[in-house]
Amino acid sequence: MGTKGSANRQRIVDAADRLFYSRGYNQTSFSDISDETGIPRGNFYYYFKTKEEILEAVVESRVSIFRNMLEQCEQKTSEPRERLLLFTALPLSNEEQVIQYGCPIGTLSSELAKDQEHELSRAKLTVVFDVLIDWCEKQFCLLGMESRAKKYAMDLIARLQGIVQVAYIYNDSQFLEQSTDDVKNWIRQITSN
Amino acid sequence: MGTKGSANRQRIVDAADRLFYSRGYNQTSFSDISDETGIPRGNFYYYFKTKEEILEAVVESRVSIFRNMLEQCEQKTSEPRERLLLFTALPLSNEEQVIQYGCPIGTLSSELAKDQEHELSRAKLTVVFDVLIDWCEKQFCLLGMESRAKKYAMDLIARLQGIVQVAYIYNDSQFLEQSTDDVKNWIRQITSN
DNA sequence: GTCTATATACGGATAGAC
DNA sequence: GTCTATCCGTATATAGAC
Repeated sequence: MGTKGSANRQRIVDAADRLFYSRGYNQTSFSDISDETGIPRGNFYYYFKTKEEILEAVVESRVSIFRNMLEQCEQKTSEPRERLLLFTALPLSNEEQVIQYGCPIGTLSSELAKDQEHELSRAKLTVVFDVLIDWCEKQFCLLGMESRAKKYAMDLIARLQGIVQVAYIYNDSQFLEQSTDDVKNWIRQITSN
Repeated sequence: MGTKGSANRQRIVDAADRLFYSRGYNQTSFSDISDETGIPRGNFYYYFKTKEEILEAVVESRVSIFRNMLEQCEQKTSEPRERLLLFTALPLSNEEQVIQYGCPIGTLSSELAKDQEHELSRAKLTVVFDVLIDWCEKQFCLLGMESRAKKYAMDLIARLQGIVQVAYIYNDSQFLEQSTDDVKNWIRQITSN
């Protein structure tokens, strides 16, 4: 019914999403997606003209997934500070995957930024980061920290990216948990004035 | 003379190093390396049995590059605190490249960790991080902070990774510079006791 | 040691039957 | 809408002349 109806189309996007995450975009072939879904290779071209179109659909999917996560943070509490603490803990809610495959946005962005051909897709990818940063910025603004809100939002994203990256490379969930707590304390500190 | 003599071999490694950095490992073909060096494709197999062997040589090369950088930090000052501040500023010394291609260790590690086939190479990659973390840990120990040295060293690496990652994705050199200063202040703070 | 020609496999993409 | 067969380019890797 939706604008992008068709159950098969969705199955392709879901499988591609998982595979792009676990193997990377360039290392995922149509055969891989075919194997996962049972849908034959040639059939993909009925739904998507190119591989890059599948990528775009996957990115859209991830955007809405993160939008949902942010909405849930908002619904759990109206306190901006508490929301930021919930946000900080998000990597922990998918800990095993994060340890194994890294950040679903960060690793893909990093991979795509290397291709000059996919600059369009790259622009789309930063949109996911934009959504996160804008949301964090908004919370800081609600706390009356307008002047530093943007910088703090970017700092928060950067700190989480770094933590996830190190935890991923070393397969170190202990570091992920400990450092997440550190970031929470940092948030409590800068919002305590 | 060296264990890995041959000027041609070195030219291949150097070209591969640059290409793996700017395009990524999987997106770099033998033809690309051939175009850059003028050495015909088939000739590579005289020096390396597989593409993965080239990768190993590139990783070795990067390890020694970073070892040199650390040595220079040590030679410039004997004060561990100053050394850590110099270390923190390292991304700025290759700012344009970092903005364009990200961290030479981080992006490659992230890419290779997605392939399960290259787990050997992956292990080698963490060695580069080990070198950096061990060196930072040593400096913190020299400052009498043995109990927290390892954690602080990992925190420092994670913070730099995050900053570089965000600066890379957004092509934001201003953020890189500003945040590097923030990290320096953080170091001054934790070492001021 | 250096280079050309080629083997072999797999990638994305197309054509067209059903 | 679904599926098979296939084109075409490019990838790594090999064989073998020079």
